[in-house]
Amino acid sequence: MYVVVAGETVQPVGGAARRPADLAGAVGELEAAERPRWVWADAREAYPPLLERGVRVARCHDLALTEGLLLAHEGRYGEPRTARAAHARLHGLPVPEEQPSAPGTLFAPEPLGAEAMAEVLADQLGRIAALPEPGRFRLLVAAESAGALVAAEMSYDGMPWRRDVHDALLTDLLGPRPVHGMRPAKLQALADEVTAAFGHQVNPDSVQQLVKAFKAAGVALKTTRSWELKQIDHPAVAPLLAYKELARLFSFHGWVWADQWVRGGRFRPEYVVGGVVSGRWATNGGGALQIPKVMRRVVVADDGWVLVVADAAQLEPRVLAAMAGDGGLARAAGQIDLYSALAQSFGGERDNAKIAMLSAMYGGTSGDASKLLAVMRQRFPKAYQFVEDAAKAGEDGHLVRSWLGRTSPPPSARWKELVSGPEGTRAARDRGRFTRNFVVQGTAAEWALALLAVLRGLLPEPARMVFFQHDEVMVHCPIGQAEEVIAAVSEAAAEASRLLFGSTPVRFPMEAVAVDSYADAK
DNA sequence: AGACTAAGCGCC
DNA sequence: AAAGGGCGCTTAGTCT
Repeated sequence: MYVVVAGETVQPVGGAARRPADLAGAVGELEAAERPRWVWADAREAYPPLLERGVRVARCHDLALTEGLLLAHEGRYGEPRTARAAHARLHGLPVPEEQPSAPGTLFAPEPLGAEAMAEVLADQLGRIAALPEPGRFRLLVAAESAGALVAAEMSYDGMPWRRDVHDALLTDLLGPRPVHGMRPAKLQALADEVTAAFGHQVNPDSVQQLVKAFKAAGVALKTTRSWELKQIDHPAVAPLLAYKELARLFSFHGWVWADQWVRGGRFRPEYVVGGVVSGRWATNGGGALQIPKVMRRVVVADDGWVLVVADAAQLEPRVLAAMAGDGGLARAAGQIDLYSALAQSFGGERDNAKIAMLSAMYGGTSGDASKLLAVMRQRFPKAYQFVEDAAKAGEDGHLVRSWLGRTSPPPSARWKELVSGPEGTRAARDRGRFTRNFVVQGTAAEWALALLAVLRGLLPEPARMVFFQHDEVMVHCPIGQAEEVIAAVSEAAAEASRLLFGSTPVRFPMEAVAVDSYADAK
């Protein structure tokens, strides 16, 4: 059963609209009684108020996310995907632009009515049914919508973040918190060392100044990337490298960041479901997906609780093995360490197997890649051909799709121009690498979404998912639930694999550990 | 002064 | 040794 939530109105599809005095309460009651699939224009706006009231739901259909998936599949990538825009298109009305502004802004338009939303839903279900693989796409829509629920819940619950530990770490590395606009003492000392090494004032944050200063010292640099700096012999290099590393911590994840993003001992980033074209999530502020490893020790479970941290091992090559139906690769992917299982095909070298697989999935060409790819082509022809086909499609300007049907953006007008010009080959190859990777990364993202959706349903109260990063998930739960949660993770991984690929020899190991601090997970 | 891009580097 | 996919975020520096 689908039940539309439009503003303060609740309306079962085909039933009568109600305007309950207590919307959250009514949703909670209906959820307990019927477990319907809730339909909303955008979970980012509809769900947080329910969470505030302690109401959680099992399933939903997010009209905006679904519209985005459908538009892309239809080759209409970039058209506005809000429920309102979808409704306007249905009726030949002017299509409103997507509002980039945050929910709750002053000029937010009136919410779409329940009848209009039901029309959009019916239209979307019809378009899905007409697809060549409707079953897969339905799974994609369900997983994407479940992702929207998980994302809102994770933002609401937040990841444990100990400000005292964070402050101690920063103070240890940088010196005490400086007054606004100043560098911390240790950072300033390193900047001074750089200046001393050059014999004149140089701002280590300025690429221009650095290149100029090195040039004057007789060192020609193309860039100031740290790997390039490491190659040169000059007294400024050591303090500069140290400065770069610490400056990043200070400005990205320092005290100012914590003031803005950590509240009540929780870090609450805003996740953007499907924010990456491949289907990966992005974040909007907070840099949640780029937390430096050195900061993981700041993530500590509450007293009496633990963090269950789980990551999918070698997810992308396993996904490729399952998609391509490559028997040899699938057999290797039946092992816990896929690369070790492949090693004998690559002269006994695990590293070579890894380079071959990564080059195949990313389009790498350097070093030994071409030699190793030739081995891969011979040993694992179907897997090799699968990514080659995706690359060829991209080079030819075609669309590619993930396993469940997420579709790549079409080539831009700029690309079409470029590809017929003198730099055409380069442009074509760049897009080929993108589409080559898209099919693998996109399907890996689908597997991860399915995992989240299933795991969410298996977790016992009061365990909570508190972090998700592409192929890694963190659950915060009482110590006594650790074993149950760990078991739930591997069950969810198996179920995600079954949902996407049915019966396959490929295994998707998801090993979970219960730790007190994130830093102890690996 | 604000909007923009490029460089650089963190994560997967 | 330093290339190949996807991002977000900050500072410098430039443009308007």
